Amino acid sequence: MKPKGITIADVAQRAQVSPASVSRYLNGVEGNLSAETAQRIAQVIEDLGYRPNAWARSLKTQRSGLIAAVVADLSNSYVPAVLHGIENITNSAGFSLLIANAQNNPDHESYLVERLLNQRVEGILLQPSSNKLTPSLRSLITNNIPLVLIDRLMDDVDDWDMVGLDNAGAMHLALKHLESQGYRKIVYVTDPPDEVSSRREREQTVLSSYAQWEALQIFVRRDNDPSGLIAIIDQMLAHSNDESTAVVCSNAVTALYAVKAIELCGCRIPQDMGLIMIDDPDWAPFVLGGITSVAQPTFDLGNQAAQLLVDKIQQTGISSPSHTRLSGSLVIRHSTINSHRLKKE
Amino acid sequence: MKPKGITIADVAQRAQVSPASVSRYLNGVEGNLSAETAQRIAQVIEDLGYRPNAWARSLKTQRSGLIAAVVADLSNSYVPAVLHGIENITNSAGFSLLIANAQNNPDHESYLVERLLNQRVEGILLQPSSNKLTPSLRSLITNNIPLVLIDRLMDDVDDWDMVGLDNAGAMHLALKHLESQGYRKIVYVTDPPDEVSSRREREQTVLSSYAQWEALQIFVRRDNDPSGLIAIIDQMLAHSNDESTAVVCSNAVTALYAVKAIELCGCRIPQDMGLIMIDDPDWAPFVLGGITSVAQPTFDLGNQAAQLLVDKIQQTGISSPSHTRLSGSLVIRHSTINSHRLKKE
DNA sequence: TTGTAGGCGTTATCAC
DNA sequence: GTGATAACGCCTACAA
Repeated sequence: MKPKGITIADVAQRAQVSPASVSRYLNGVEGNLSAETAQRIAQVIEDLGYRPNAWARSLKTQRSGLIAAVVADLSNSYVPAVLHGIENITNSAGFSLLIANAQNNPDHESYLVERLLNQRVEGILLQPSSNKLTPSLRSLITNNIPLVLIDRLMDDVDDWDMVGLDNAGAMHLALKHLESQGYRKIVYVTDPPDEVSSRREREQTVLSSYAQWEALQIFVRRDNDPSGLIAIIDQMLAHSNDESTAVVCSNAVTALYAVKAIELCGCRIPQDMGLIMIDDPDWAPFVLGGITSVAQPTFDLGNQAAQLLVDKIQQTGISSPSHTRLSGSLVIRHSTINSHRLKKE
Repeated sequence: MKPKGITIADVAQRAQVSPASVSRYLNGVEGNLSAETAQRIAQVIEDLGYRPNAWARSLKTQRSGLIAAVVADLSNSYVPAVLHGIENITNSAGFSLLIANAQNNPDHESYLVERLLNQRVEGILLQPSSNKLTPSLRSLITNNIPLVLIDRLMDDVDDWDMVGLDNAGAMHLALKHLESQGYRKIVYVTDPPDEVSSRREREQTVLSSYAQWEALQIFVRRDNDPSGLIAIIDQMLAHSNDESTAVVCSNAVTALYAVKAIELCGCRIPQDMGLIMIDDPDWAPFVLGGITSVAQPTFDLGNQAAQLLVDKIQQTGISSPSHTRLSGSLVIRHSTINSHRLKKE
């Protein structure tokens, strides 16, 4: 019943050669095959629809040709954008890329890593779902399989390579822009920062700019109910009617949440308040007349991370761990036009 | 130098048992292992950090435990949403899901399928990048590996399973809504429909409603330059100042394109024109005051497709091919409030 | 240039 | 209950 996979032996027999020759043909070994036999083998392979069994091959060669990307949340548009940059490199380096989605769940991440290790992937690109070192991740070290972190660092591990945004720089860009636009009061909206290093870095930068503002509020979004943020916005605006308040969002997801709150409290952008976010999703130009943002170099991020990993896989020597930080770029739109400042001037 | 992977033999030796027993332990074979030896084996596995080699195992068992999802474009938010539904099923069925992104490129899709076949995936979920049957896809048939199409059908193949949106129904939902709102002229914006069945189906439905409108224009977006669409909108509006025109977008991507054009020609939504789209991305409530849409049951789509594939893999018998069509649901927002109609009443 | 044979790590069929 | 042992499909010295 079962077609019983066609093997190299079948090809050999049909082509009147030895399995070794077929193997040589498949692997394109240099000057070891007469053009005529090569031709005959090619023909038989075509006829039989033979395809090499990657398992058997890997078993022998100890190489899988597999690289895995484990991401925290595939539905955050930042992630596919980075993956795009990754695919470019891995493909041209001859690897297959396995994409695995941890769905922001460290347990599921562990499960995925576990399976990927069993698949003997040759390297892993990891956007960790949390900064805690799980046993599975620890076994990445003991098995010393090449690894590059994306976007986020881990606690208690400082010798892992990482490629990510220069969060402090990006946030400074945003804050400086706000200040130059005449904003004096800030509401910072973030996802829970405790377990994600990039969130902490962004929050830290906001906090350290404390002295520069007349008021600074941090709002941590724990669900999708906008009432908490609405209260804060109302309160900020109640104390000042001078258009000097701006909302800063840690990423595109929190920004959409903030927009909901802003609309619900009848607040107009930019007349009543400014708005800026990290990340530049495709909808940024079209919400609230255009939201000013700090765009991440997503393609480059993916590129560099993947390139680093491929290098680590291919070079035998041990390189010192590197943390690469790429710069964001400010995209000024309608949401941070402060007419109050213009009037003052 | 190389740590030389730990094998089942290493474990056996250290635990003073035979490799066979270790294997039995790993596979949880029923009543064939004394509690004591099991305990000892478990300990050694823990100590050595042994992990089974999936290649060797697959080679022997002829099972990889791998399912692949080949998607056309990971950056279209519809896709991660469907994948989410897929992951649920594949995980609980004990398979690992490989996600591969064809980037809308049939050649790249072929390349990916080719590699996946070599990896001996047990089944494939395919959102085809085009409706043409490439040689690689053809070999899916000859190797008769289970396959389920997602979202799109292929030309010249009618015996493949498929799970997708009821495109005609969804479009009818949209058109009926527009009509009930008093719109009488339609501009339909679509990506090139020739090579993608779902686009054709949607366009076809629009075309077949021809008699129902005072005017009907089809605009095919071939790049991101909005000038072509702007011209059409201007022309439509010039001929009628009665707020009876609506723009219908084939999906979220064309919708964002249309929004750009609409803004550039200074057209107000919904005062000057209505707007509706298929797909309901997370930004839909916040663009132009909220865009009315027909939401796809993305999670269910993924779920059912994956379930169908898993069934096909696990059941030996041959089932007749099924085409499952799920219904969209209308989400009414601000962009289709026709004040003209209200005035008339 | 081509063929032979052994082994990669695992499972499964036998015996014991 | 447990232990040898023969495959699984391929690659690669080593021979010829």
